[in-house]
Amino acid sequence: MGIHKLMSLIDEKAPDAVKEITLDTLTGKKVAIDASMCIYQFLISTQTLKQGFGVTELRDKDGNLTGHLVGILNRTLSLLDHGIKPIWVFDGKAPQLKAGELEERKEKKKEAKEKMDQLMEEGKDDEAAKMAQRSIRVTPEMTEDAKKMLRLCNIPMVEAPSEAEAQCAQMVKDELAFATVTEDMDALTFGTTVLLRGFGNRKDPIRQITLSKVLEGFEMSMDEFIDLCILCGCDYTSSISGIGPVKAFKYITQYKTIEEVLEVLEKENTKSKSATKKRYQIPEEFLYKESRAFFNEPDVTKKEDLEEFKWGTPEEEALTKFLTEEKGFSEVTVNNALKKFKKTKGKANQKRLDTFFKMGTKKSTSKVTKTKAAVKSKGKKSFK
DNA sequence: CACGGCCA
DNA sequence: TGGCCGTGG
Repeated sequence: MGIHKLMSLIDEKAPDAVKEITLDTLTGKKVAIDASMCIYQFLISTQTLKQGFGVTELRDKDGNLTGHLVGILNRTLSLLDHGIKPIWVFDGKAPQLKAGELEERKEKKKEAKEKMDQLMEEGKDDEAAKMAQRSIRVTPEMTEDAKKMLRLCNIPMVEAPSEAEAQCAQMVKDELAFATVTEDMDALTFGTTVLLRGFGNRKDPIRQITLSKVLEGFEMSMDEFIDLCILCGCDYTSSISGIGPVKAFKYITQYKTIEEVLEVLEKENTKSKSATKKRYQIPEEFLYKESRAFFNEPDVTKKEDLEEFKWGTPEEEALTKFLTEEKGFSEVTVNNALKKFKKTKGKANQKRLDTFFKMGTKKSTSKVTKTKAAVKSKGKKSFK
């Protein structure tokens, strides 16, 4: 999932690219959130282990999972409370390149489910719980419920043509958002200038990773970085056995491209042929060129084809109806959420105004806003 | 995921 | 006061 062990490589080779921050430092900023990733995490974190009864989840009366709705609602409110404007980005059609990876995941989930059932029968509850986490599948219905809730909240939402992380990265490049919020490191490979991770654990600080500083620390160009990521192991092709993040880093540093690295590896293989078996197994279909092309030019919607983002107030009646009547939320919970929405209304703008005055003269700042707004939004103000 | 309750 | 646990949905 994502890029195998890229984070440990960054920690080691480019520690300056990582900054520990709090939510307050993001006040006034917009962030693009990888919704698919969050949904999965929320579903896991709302599972509970009941001794003797196995794993229970949050469900509505029809048995549909609802933990992701709880999570998305709470996270949205927490961000708004800090004056941060969320844009939820959903996966579209999976790219053809990912078919193999998805098939593999499906198989693993099936295995996990079978193991879980077996462990349950044996009464090994906590081991079963681990398997239950692995067997979670996000269905189209769950995604639709999440989208519906966000629409009723009047919180911006983007349906990506393909990969959500790629769409997030594009939005950050287009300056529609400050950063991509995800645990999936390939957002960096797609070129997000800033990645935020660690929103899950309340205890640990959020980590802000800056792409330019990663490249600086790695002493690599973006092209080299993409090749490094593919060698480390990405979702779009199988990788070379015998090559992990450490060797990938060494070889790309030395030889710059996968083509060159492959030549070297083949030489090394023939050298060691007589001694033992082949050291490096290059997959039959090593789709590094296709993967590289996809990282460079994924299917995304660019700024000019996106609707302007607006952070409005919830459709109170319809939202209440949906969450209480269909999704089993208590009225108290929904009312509290609505209250929080009201409390946080205008918070981002208010705090932005504070920094606006702190920053200096009106003249200089309005110049900046003007140039930004003038890019494509025909007279309409992009800020509100 | 957040919240309330319980206990050191 | 702050960490852990059960519940909610």
